[in-house]
Amino acid sequence: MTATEGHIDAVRPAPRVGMQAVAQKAGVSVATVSNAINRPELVSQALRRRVETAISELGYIPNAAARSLRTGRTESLGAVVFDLANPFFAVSARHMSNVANDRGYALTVMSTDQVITREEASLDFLIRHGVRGIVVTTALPDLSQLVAVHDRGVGVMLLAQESDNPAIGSVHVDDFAGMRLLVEHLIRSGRRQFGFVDGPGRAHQHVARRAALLRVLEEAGLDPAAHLTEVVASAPDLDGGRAATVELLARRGASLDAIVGINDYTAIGVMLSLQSAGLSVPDDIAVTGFDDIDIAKMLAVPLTTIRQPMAELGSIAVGQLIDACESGSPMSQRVLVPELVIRRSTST
Amino acid sequence: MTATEGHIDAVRPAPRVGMQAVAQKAGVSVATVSNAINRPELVSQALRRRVETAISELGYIPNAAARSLRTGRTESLGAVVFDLANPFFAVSARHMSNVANDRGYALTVMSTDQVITREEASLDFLIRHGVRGIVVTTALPDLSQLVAVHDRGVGVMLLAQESDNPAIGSVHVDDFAGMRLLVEHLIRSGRRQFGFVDGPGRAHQHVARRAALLRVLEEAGLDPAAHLTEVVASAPDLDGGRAATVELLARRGASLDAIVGINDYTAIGVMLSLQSAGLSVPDDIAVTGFDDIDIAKMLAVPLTTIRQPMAELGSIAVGQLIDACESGSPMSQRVLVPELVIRRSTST
DNA sequence: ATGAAAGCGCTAACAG
DNA sequence: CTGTTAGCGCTTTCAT
Repeated sequence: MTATEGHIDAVRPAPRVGMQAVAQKAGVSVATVSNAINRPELVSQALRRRVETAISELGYIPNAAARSLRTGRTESLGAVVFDLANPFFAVSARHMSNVANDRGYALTVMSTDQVITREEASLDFLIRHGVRGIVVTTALPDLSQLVAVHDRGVGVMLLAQESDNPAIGSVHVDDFAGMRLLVEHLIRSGRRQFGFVDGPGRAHQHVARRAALLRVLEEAGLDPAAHLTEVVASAPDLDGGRAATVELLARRGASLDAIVGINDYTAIGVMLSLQSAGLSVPDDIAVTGFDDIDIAKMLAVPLTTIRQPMAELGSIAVGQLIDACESGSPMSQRVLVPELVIRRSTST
Repeated sequence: MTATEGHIDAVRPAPRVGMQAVAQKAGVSVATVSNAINRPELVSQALRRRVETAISELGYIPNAAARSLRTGRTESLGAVVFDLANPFFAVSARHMSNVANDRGYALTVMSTDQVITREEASLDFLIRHGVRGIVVTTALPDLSQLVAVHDRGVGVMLLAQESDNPAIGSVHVDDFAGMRLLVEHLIRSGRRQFGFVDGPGRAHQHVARRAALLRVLEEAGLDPAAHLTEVVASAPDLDGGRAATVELLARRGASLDAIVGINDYTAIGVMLSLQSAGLSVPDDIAVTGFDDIDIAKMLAVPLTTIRQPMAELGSIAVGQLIDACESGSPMSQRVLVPELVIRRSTST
C-alpha cells in the first residue's frame, strides 16, 4: 500500500466519469451526448442508443453543479419551518419532499424555532445554495424580507400562513375561522374562564388565532380582561405548553375552566401539566389544540382541535412553488376551510 | 408594460451579482475577492474591509454551483429514511439537519417507506445531485449497493442500523439487547402468549429485534410455535399496527396476553386497535414498543418501550459523516446501549 | 500582498 | 442530425 492510497474504507473522491468519457466511448461529441440526454428528439435513434449504452456501461451520472452553472437554474428547493420535530411540520415535510422529489427537485428542510436570526440565516443559506424556491413558515413580523428573496429570483410560498403580498404565494387554513369554531364550541359548552397559551413571536397564524379568540369572547359578552388569562409559551411544543400551564395555574389556579393551546403539540403539554397538577380534563378544565396531529385522537384524553390537512398543505405548497418557478407565473394564494374536531377534552 | 416584463409578481431570474461585480466595486481583482472570502489571512486588512463592504452593499451571495464545479466538492448531504412522518425519523432528521446546517451543509431528506425501488431511486437521485455523503436507514437485504455508493466517493452512514462492512459507518442502539430487555420484562411479568407485529421487509433493526424475541422465548422454555403469533404490518406505523392487530385478534383472539410492536408508532396503532376491540391494556394484553418517541409517555396508557436517543443518533450520524468525508478517514461504527422504560402498558 | 489566467463539466448557439 | 465552440462563476496556481 502506497502512502497516497490510505485506507480502502475511507471516503475518497472516485475517478469521475464525465460526459467527455461517454462521448468517447460512444464515438460521438459531447454535444450529442448532452442532446441525447436533454433533448432526445434532436438525436437519431441509433446514436441515442449508443449513448445510452455508454452511459450505463460507464455508470455515468451527470454533474449537477456544472449543469446549474451553465443553465443558471437548479433543481433544488428549500423549506424553512419552525420545528421539523413537531408532527405538523414533520407530516407536511414528508409530503413536501415527496412531491419535490417526484418532480426531480431536492428539498432541504431547515428548522428555525421561530428565532428570527435563524430564519434569516436559513434563507441566506438556501439562497447561497442556489435553491429555485422556498416554502416558508415565517416568524418575521412582515413579508419584506421574503419579498426581497422573491426579488432575487427565488420563489417564496408560505406554508400555513396567509400572504398579504401578491409576490408571495401561500396555502393555509383560515386560522381566524378555525379558532372561532373552537372558542364558540367552548362557550357553548359553558366554559367561561379562559386560559390561552400563545406561541412566542409574531407568527401570522398565531396572531390570527389569538385575534379570533379575543373577538369571539367579546362577541359573547365576555370581557377578556375578566375572562382571559394569557401566557406566552417559550416554544409551541410539549415543553412550552407544560411550562406555560404551570404559570397559568400559578396565576389563576382552579378558576380556569378552559385552556386554549396555540396548537396540538402545545395543548398536549398543557394536558400533561394539568394531569401532574391533579386537575382533570375535561371535568375541571377543557383543553383545545389546533392542527389535529395524528396523536390527538390517541391521548389519554383525546383532544378537541381544528383539523389542518397537513399532507395537502405540504403537497400544494411545493406543487405551486414548482409550477410558479417553472412557468414564471405568479404564486397563488390558497385558503382551506378549517374543520372542527370535537373530542373528549372539551366534553361537558 | 412591455411584453417581456410580465407580472412583477412572477418569479423571474434576477440580475445576478457575481464576484466580478464585487471586485469592480471594491477596486480589486476577482482573485482577491475570492481570497478575501475563503482565505482571509492572505489578504491585507485594508482590502479585506473594502471587499466586505462591497459584498454587503451589493448583497452578493456566492454561487455554490460554480464553487462546486471548480472545487469538485459540494456542501450537501442526503438522508434516506423510512418515513419522515414517523416521530423517530422526524426527531432524528431535525437534529441531522441542525448539525449539517451548522457545519455549512444542506441536507436533503427522502422517505422510502421501505420500498426497495424507492430507496434505490433516492440514492441515485442524491448522487446525481452531488451529495458528499448520505445517512441511510436501509431496507436493502445487504450492503452491497451502499458499498457501491461509497465506492463512488460518497460517504455512507447507517442510522439506527448496524453495519457489517468497514466502508459503511453506523450509529445505532443495540436492537437485540433492547428487545431482550423488553421480552424478559414481559415474561417476568407473567406474560406467556405473545403476539408480534413485525415491520415489512428485511430491515436490519427489525430482523435483530425479531431474533431477540425468538431467542428470549426459547431461553425461557417457551416454544415459539406454541407461544408466539407473528404478523407483518404493511408499514411500521399507526395504520400498519392497527391492521396487524385486527389480524392478530382474528387468529388468536383473547388467548394473547402480550403484543410486541416493532416500534412505538406501530405499538400505538396496536393499542388503538385493542381499545376498539374492547380489550384492556395492560389488564387483558400488555403492549410494548421500541424507540420511546415523546408521545409514548402521554398516551391513554403510557407505553413500555426501549429508549433510543434520537437526537443523539441524528447528531452523531451527520457529525461522523461530515468528519469522515472531510478528513478522508474511514467511517466509525458506534453502538449505543438500550434503556428499558417501563410504563403502564405492561404493568401487572 | 495582489492579479492574470486557466479551466472545472456542462449546455446552447451556431455552423456544417 | 452532429460537431465546434464559447462561456456559466468561481478557485487556484503562478507571476509579479
